[in-house]
Amino acid sequence: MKRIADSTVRRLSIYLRFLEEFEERGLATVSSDELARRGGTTSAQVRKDLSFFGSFGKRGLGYSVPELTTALREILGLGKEWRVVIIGAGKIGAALAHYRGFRQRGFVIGAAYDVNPEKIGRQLEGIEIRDMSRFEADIETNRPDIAVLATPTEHAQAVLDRIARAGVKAVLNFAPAQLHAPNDVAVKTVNMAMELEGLTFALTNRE
Amino acid sequence: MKRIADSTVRRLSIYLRFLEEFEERGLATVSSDELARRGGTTSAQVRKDLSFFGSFGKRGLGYSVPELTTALREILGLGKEWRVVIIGAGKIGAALAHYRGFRQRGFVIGAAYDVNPEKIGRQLEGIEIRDMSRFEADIETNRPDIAVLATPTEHAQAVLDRIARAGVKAVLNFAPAQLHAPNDVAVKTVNMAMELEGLTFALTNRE
DNA sequence: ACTAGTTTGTGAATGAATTCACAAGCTGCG
DNA sequence: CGCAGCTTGTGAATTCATTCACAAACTAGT
Repeated sequence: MKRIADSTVRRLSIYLRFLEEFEERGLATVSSDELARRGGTTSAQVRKDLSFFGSFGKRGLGYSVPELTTALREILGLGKEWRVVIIGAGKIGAALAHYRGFRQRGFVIGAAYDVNPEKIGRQLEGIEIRDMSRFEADIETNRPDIAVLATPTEHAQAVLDRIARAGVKAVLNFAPAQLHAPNDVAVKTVNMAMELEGLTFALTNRE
Repeated sequence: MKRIADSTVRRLSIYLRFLEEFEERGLATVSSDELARRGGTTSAQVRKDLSFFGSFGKRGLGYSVPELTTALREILGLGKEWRVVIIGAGKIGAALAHYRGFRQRGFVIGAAYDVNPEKIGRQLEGIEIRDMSRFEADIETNRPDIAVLATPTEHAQAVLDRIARAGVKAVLNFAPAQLHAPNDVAVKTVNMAMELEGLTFALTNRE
């Protein structure tokens, strides 16, 4: 398959959100123009994005909302349940355990891990906090698809190495660090500091 | 000034983080190659990024760590204190109030706002939670530079409109929604759901 | 002072993403 | 059926971002 740009995938994600909204409201069809208006892009962009994966619309009519919703879910890999583990039961880890959007989209949090004996054994929103030393052994039996990395920044790379060695192929990283992983491990970083600096840059360098 | 790509600004942010680390370790100079290796990019990219803003290095030697650190701080607008307000004192708002990286980078959280009477009047890590109805009046006196939008998704656009009308020019949005704002208001969105879907896409469509 | 060894800064070349523009296909109506 | 009115799908054109490649500038060693 031809390589798909990151920006395209992000937009598909946006389109899907609108489609779900439309579906709830019972709308039957939607045009690329409508999706573009909502998503802050252009209709040509919407059509091009979709064209990488096939041909989903009807000329003169637009896209069937339920059909396109299903297609996008399929493309984005949301058709199945994904097993997630959270590593680091601090503030961020806790906030994530609470986050309802996870479940809604088919993500099932199996366990959380920490090294702090105070925390081990407790629960985080019904999720058991386990000793990080058991991580590798646990994985043997309950192979997670995605690891959420929510440890302090200084340990992030070491933990990522451990995650990768254990065979987990996707990591969502919340540490504000540039991490390096093998090619077959997908890493996405959510970095608030970086976004904030994007804002201060914009505020400082307007015209 | 020539328009600077978003991707460039993000990388500057990354370089700055490494420079701060180098500075702490007392290193005097650094080469574009070293920065590139750490930042997961190429030395040409580093030099090109910096070249948009001037000429900071010495041929044959590299960049003076303290000088480049200062220059990047200046470029990213981190030379001053920024006044921040948090809107929405839920899980995310609370996590943000706790976040130490804020203060470290010169961001001062002045207040948090909520509409829930249970929460109004309480404190969030030393920050007062105020009634959202006072938002506009407060702004008159204590003009914030940045508003952090941490309300439920369904109210995000309405609150953003209110923020923009009140004259705040930068918003960090945590609601998983595509928001629309006037051109002179910079909006950055931190959207975990989107990153997660980037991962499931990668897991689903490898090769 | 010269040479060997580095590393920057930047036009030019390449590559990637977006936008344009229009033929092709669908619907509904007279 | 045939025409008017839409809207898709997609090559081609354009714009934007990254990489190449090399002259210029610096250091250190002799």
